[in-house]
Amino acid sequence: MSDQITITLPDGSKRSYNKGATALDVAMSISEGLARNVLAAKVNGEVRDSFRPIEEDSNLQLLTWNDDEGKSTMWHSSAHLMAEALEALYPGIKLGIGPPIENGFYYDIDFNGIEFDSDNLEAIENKMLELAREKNEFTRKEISKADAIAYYKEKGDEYKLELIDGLDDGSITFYNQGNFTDLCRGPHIPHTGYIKAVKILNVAGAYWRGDENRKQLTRLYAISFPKQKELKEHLELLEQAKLRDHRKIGKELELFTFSEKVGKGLPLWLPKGAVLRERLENFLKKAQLKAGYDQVVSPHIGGKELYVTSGHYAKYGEDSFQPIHTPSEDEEFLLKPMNCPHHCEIYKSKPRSYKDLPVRYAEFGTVYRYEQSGELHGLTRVRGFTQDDAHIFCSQDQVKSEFAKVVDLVLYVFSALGFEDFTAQVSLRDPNNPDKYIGKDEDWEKAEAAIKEVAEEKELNFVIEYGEAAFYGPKLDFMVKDALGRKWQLGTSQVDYSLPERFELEYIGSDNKKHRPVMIHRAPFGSMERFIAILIENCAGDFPLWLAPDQIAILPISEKYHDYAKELFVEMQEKDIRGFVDERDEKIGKKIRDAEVKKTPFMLIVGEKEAEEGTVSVRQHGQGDIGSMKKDEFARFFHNKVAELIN
RNA sequence: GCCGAUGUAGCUCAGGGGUAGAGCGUUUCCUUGGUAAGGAAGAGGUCAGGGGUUCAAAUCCCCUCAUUGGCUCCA
Repeated sequence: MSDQITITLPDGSKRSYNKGATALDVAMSISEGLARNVLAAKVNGEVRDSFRPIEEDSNLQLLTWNDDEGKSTMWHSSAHLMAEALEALYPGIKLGIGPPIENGFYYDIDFNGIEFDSDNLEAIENKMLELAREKNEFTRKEISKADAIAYYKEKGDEYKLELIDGLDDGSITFYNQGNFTDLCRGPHIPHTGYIKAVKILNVAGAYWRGDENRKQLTRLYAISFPKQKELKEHLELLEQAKLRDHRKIGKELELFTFSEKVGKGLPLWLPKGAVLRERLENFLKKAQLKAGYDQVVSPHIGGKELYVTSGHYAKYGEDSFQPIHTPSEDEEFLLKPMNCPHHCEIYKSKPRSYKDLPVRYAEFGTVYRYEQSGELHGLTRVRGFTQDDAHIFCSQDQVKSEFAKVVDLVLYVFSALGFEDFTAQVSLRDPNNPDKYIGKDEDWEKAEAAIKEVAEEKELNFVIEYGEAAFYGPKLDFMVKDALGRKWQLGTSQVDYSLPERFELEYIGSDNKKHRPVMIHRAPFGSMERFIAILIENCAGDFPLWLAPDQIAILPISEKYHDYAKELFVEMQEKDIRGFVDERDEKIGKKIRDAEVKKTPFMLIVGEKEAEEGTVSVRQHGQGDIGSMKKDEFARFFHNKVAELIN
């Protein structure tokens, strides 16, 4: 056997090394600078320590801060460093898990009764940096299960013991750096000195192993960087993100509010917010009309039996707003948590023929769900919200084409609103747990295949999640992130075999026999509340022209031109251009500033010259003065701009 | 629901055991001004609510409510 191995680099070049060479050796042979930046290595597709010897011919990719795996290795090591610092500052704590995450890392700590001062996170950061400067090497050690158990028994850490319990003997490794040893699969960076900047971002409670029946540990979220400058940039980015927060902008632009008296999680739409909402609704209504939907309307409450039939009562009855009882008759009604049972009853209002299908019922239906108080969040998680709901009743053969049309509609909506950064999630059955689902296997197979095919044909950026399907059918959800990087589901489209069954929906087929239709639930926005929240964060309050609550601000130079301004306001209103006249006794500079701050798309400045010539001096938000136009000319210009945006 | 934090004027926030402050906004007056803040005066707060400690509580302690960072949940 040769004691040489061949290493193939990503560019295809091959190099020869002594057996047992490490990725760091390889990097060093290329350049010292590269070696300094290598955080981990991908050996034959597996991410490993860059300091682990390579024993055979391999494909090797050196991972640096520019690679996601490089970052996560750094953050994983940083979690160990934080644990070391915490053990030094708070002897006697017990450790849960400490993984890297999308932006940084966390460690779950049981402070075991030791008082933890969450106001002095800086002390932990400083301790981490102090330990980092020691450039302590990370070392990897394979350890027997018995020895691992003995180590943590001695240490008295039941969390690690529980983790070890789930591992196979022979697959257990410990990593050590400085005075800290942790049960860990790795990999890690070569030494702590790579960590140059750390910031503990927040402290939160987290149940051990995500189980709400088990002990709650203290989770410290943090992030680290190889350069101080990058930390600074990251923190600035977070600050910027906070400025986009829909709760902040919603207040500033007077879009919505909450009232303790009305109740938590129950948004109140202010006039400007209501205008925005109405424009979005009209936009979708128009698109749905074209796509063959019929609008229906259903009440805000429904008899309890309706939800017993739908199955929702059994599943959610206890965790919902409780039934409303009538005073004299013994009747019970539920605030509607969904629109579909009502729509099923509309479908049933007359016999259906296969020639009627697909039937598409749309409704901006307001629903009420009892969300846990700790879950409420601005407009993204509320207890009363309006779904842009629709239910398509079709034959099994029509599922795919209907699904494709729904996806087209969602994509149209997203593109009109400038949502580019979204992912699609195809949620299918858990193959290991087929009993969880109702409906015929062959129907599921067809529906799942249809959804996947549609996702592929529409070239969606999608992931498949097994086990995420609803019990009644597979679904396709559209996910977006808010300003702070939290993921939310917006649009959704779901195939349902359950409700047609439960409500005994039927149609007469061409064979003159009764058949059961398939239902597709779909909502391109998801909910108006959540969609608008994300829209606000996406555009930072600079709404597309057609949605802006105030599209124009008419700014008279002085009181003398108020008549002309008011006349102009009426003319614009007649041309479907909405805004207001700023009649305050302020100078033009002040009026412009205020309109700019409120992000009004166009400012029409009118003074002596304009009043005489029948013109307006136009200023565009963020652009400045764009010159003078005749009134009609501005209206045409305006409507052309709108047309560019929504078609 | 759970762990942590926060709650002072419409908004953003400072203050802090001896009975409340700024800026913006708002109102009135002066000013009639041409592309991002003209000037002056005034109004506005049971310091979230309740209880306790104290001669004295907005300030310290307890409870409740709301908001908030997470966790769990999400038809």
